[in-house]
Amino acid sequence: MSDLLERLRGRGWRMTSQRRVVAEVLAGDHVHLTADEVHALAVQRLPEISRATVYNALGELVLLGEVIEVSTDGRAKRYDPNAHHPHQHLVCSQCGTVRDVHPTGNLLADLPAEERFGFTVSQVEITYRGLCPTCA
Amino acid sequence: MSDLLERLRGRGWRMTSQRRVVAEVLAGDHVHLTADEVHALAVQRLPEISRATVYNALGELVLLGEVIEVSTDGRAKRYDPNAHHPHQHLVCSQCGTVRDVHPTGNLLADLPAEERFGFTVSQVEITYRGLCPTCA
DNA sequence: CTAATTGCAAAAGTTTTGCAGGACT
DNA sequence: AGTCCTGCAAAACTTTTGCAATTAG
Repeated sequence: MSDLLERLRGRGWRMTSQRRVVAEVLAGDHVHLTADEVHALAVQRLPEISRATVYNALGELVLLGEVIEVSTDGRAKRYDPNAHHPHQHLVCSQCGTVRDVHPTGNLLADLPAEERFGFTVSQVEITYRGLCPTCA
Repeated sequence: MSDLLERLRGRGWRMTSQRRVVAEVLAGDHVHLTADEVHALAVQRLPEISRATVYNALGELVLLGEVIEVSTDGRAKRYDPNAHHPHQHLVCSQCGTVRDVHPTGNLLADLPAEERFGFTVSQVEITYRGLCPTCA
């Protein structure tokens, strides 16, 4: 299993069967599910779970910094539980599939102060776009 | 004005009054409008233009590579006509505002072949996220 | 016990679609 | 003339919301 659940418990996240199922479904590597996919999987384990609850849980996990929201420019956002291992995304422009890729040594993408226009930069996101083997 | 219209004409893009208005509204630097904003501005010049037509035009401009689609993780996608000047985006996580920022000399974000998993990478996108001066 | 969470169902926001009529080249 | 484009209105999708009932701590 993943330590996602343990981390959440440790952080005092009020645990309910619904939330547990959402966290379980999400746990793992290379997981990039849409809210609807999370709901579909959750329903298999807990038939009465509602979409609204899934959205609530996902929103909180993002707020807590335990899950990353990935916009694939396609339709729905995807949720990535791999928040504690810095990585980038490789996104298929055709089907929206996402793959994690890892920092490759010399990765320089800092934004100098004079280019920040008063913004507080808290995150740098690098996305590689192209076609996956299946769509190419 | 911008040369966006000229480029489009040169590429044989069938020109109609609606398309012209969309291209005109979009032209300029630091423009990052949502489809709805484009429609609102277009209506001022051409009252009967429909949302569907705006979406059609925007979709084609993106296909043509003349406009870039920016997902702000917020609600609607934004459209950036500055496609011929390589740049990155600074996005406010709160209000969705987008600012263009420019390559800062040493920007290394290439993905080595062994990290491509069979994908054909055609674009590297760097987004800085944080809070804009107003939201901070 | 108390405050937080859930489910439902309806609404809101964004984008797409089908098709008849109209416009561009 | 022929093909492509437009407008309308409805539908499809994704996400949010309000509120009564339920549940965790």
